[in-house]
Amino acid sequence: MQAIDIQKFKASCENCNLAELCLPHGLNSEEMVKLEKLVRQNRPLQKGDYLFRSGDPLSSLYAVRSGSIKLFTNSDNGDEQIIGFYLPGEIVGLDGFDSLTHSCSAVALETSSLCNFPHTQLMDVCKTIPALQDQMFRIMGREISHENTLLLTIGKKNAEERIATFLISLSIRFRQLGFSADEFKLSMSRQEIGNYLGLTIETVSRIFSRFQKNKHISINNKHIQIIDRKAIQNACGGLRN
Amino acid sequence: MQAIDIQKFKASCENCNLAELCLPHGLNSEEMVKLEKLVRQNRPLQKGDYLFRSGDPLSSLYAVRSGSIKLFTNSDNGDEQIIGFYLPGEIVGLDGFDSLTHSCSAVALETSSLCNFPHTQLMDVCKTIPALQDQMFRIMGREISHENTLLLTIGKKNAEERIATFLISLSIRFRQLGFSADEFKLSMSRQEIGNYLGLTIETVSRIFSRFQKNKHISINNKHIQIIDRKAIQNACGGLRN
DNA sequence: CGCGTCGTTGAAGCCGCTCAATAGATGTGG
DNA sequence: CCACATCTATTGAGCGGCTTCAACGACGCG
Repeated sequence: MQAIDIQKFKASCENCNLAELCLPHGLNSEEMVKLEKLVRQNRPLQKGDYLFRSGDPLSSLYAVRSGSIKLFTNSDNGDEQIIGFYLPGEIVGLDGFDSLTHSCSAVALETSSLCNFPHTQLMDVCKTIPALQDQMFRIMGREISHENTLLLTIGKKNAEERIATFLISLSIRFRQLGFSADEFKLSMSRQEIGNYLGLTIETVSRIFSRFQKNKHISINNKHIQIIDRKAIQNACGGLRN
Repeated sequence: MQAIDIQKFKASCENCNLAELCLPHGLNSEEMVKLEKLVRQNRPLQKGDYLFRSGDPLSSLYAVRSGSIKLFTNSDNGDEQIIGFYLPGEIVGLDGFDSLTHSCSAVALETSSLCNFPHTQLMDVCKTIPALQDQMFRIMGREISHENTLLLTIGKKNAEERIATFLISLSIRFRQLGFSADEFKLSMSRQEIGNYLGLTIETVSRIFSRFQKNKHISINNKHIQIIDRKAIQNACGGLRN
């Protein structure tokens, strides 16, 4: 009884099936023990719960364990730009590494559990574990690469290409997680997809309908199935997912 | 004679007036000596010279010493998206930190000199100088923040707001460098400004003309003067530069 | 001077946005 | 379990901001 409760809050990186994608990647088991000492697991977030808000001091880095998180900036006049959707194994909280204050907000798109790495402690451990430092740089580099791709998508592609690129990107990430690459649930609304891609909700809806009419996908609410993967890939318009 | 030649290739971070903005920020003089041991200065790049190309293995990080660099991704079908323009004190080469291969290309916009930090050596020194590791994380965080801002600009602002935001951003950075905030030279072409902001060259030109007609700026070729700073700031449309 | 590149300006067209109406999904309380 | 309210998604019609196409002007360089 007691043991079960403790396990809920004490994370084990070594036994985690996401370890290879996550912070512990490249660490030996002795180093992993050091990392496990500082990681904490809070209670799961419910849909709509904030992980942090723009302006909050940077306290932790978060690894998604299950569920999904959206990250977005908000400008002074109220409108927001979604920067990314984070799936299990991915790291949230890298915004605000320059000013030690979050410049973005993060919200759960569905019930989600996360691992919590307190920032100052993590920085300290980084200084004693070279492989962890390397992995941190790799993860930040990945974040930069992802934003480069998104910039290319928003800046140079038309609506159809953006949606296709978005679907392929999700598909690849689900496959990496061991899920089906061709059939999955969209945890974000049309509104959020549109915001992310610099489109309106109506345009997103229309293009989903068009893809469906052309037998490229089958979409029912949030459930989507990629029927003609080649077609979607061709519709990306010279990509780099 | 000999001494002068050596100085051309041996950089001194301690005497560099950009040190506070650059990699050495936060280092004591003993640590700075360590960093100076690995930094190299190659001969200046001429306008149009490549610093590196997409697909090149990551060999170094570069700090701009004088001049300016443009960084851009290229998609498979040929078109490119400019990710950023780098001014003195800023760091180029953070793309490709995940795959150890550059995903972007970098080109000099004018005659530019750079400091060259070999990647593997830099990573090693990072492991022995905690303050340098901190600064590296800060710099990568800054890159991420910059791209967040650019995403918001391209995804949510109209053409006029994008140009205004671009001008204010440049202005602030020139002031930080000790130059005039209200009068400077654009080292990039209209084409490149448009590419960066997701606009066509014609739209850029038209909006510069409009701003000039409204007495917000005075622009002559690449020479620009901000006359009514308030007006330009208001035209940013809820910013965050 | 002649050529090529870059920038400016105008006119027309189109893609995605705005506005609006409806349908569908979800949740709540009686 | 149904009635009702609310939020989300779909679809259509019309508009508008930016792009496209085109012509011309301004430099810079051989």
